[in-house]
Amino acid sequence: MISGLVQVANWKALPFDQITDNLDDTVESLLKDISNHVTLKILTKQSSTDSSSSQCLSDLKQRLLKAAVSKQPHLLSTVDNHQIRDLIQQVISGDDPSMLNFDQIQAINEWLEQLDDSHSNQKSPFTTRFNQLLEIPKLERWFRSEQNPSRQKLINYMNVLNGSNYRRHNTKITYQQICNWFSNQRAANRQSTKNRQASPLQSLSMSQSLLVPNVQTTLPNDYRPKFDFNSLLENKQANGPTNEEFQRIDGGSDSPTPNDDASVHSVSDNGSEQEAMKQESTTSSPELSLDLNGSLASTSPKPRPSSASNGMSSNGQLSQSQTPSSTVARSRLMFDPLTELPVLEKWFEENPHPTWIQIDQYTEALNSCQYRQSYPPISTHNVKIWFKNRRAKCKRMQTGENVKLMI
DNA sequence: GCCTTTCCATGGTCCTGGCC
DNA sequence: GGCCAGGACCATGGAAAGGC
Repeated sequence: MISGLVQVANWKALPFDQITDNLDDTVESLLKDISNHVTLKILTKQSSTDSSSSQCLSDLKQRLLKAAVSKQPHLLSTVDNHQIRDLIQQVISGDDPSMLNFDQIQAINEWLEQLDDSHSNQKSPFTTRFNQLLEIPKLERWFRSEQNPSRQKLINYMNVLNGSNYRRHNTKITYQQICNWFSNQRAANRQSTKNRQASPLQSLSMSQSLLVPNVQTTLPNDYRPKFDFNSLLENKQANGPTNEEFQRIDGGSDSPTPNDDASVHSVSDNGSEQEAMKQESTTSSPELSLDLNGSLASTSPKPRPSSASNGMSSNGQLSQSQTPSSTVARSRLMFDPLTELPVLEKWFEENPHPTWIQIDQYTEALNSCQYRQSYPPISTHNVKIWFKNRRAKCKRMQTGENVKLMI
């Protein structure tokens, strides 16, 4: 039950029934021209039922507090002030203090904030893990289908995983985590490629082990299946791809489509993965699959599409559906930190804005180094970009210095 | 040139298995 | 059970590359 009081400026507040006989009147209709000066006070009165439920809630809170402190008695020891500690103990025991002054309330609040801070400062031991039985197989399947999926695909995958029953009751996967997983999976792939190059015998045995038909066994909860896609691919190359794969490859383009967005919101528990896989089937391209194999073979940069070739629309701009960068893994050249970077740094010191002729000379000089003989050659574009990024870094550092000086 | 995106090496944490 | 090495997994920071 609610009763209202109407107060005009600092005048005495009056209940509605003392102002008007018609309780259906609104405040505005009663006080039309002085409505700007009106303060409406609403007091709530608890009914008997509210009162008993409130009592229950209060008891419950008290018991929870008591349980918390009995489980972690050291919490109370963090209270410096003895009087405040006594007060808190009184509250816990149900023996509520009749009156608390402002300082006491403030002291208790400060203690609670302190507890809250120390709790939030603790590094959470919880780290999100993908479910080994429900999620990892899906991720691996997606990864096998495409190592460098587009952003839209990753979002779709995230939604598929988050739409599952398992994720409904657990922490949701973020886009960053999906990115990380694919990124780390690629790293693991590279690593295993290196290892196999280092020990061919071992790789042979691993490949052979993959030929062994899967045996259904009972898996422990913490089972972590390992999967060597390189070996699998080699195996497939030797045996020829399966029909299923070619069916997928025969699909359309890899670019994000309006359907991408639609499927993001339409995933359901049962059909979610199928939706995603269906989408894959319409978005993988033959170029991608070839690139997948190629990228496993080496870390060398893949030829960048020239403006005169693929993906150019008639007006000279890359259309969204043909943008190679959205689907093909971006190649990345690494300068040797021991031999090349020092030289580049030296050149940068001499002239941060080299001319095209200088860039040509630098490129040639770097490519003639012994280190480069066993790695993909550097292009003038690489050198140009390096100087560009280096200038940006220099500027960032200078700005940082200035900020420090100002502080 | 600036801002953003993408890639990758690396580090931290957790888990497992072997050894004592 | 305790310790330790190694692997698996995830997050992060720096740098290369893209877009405007």
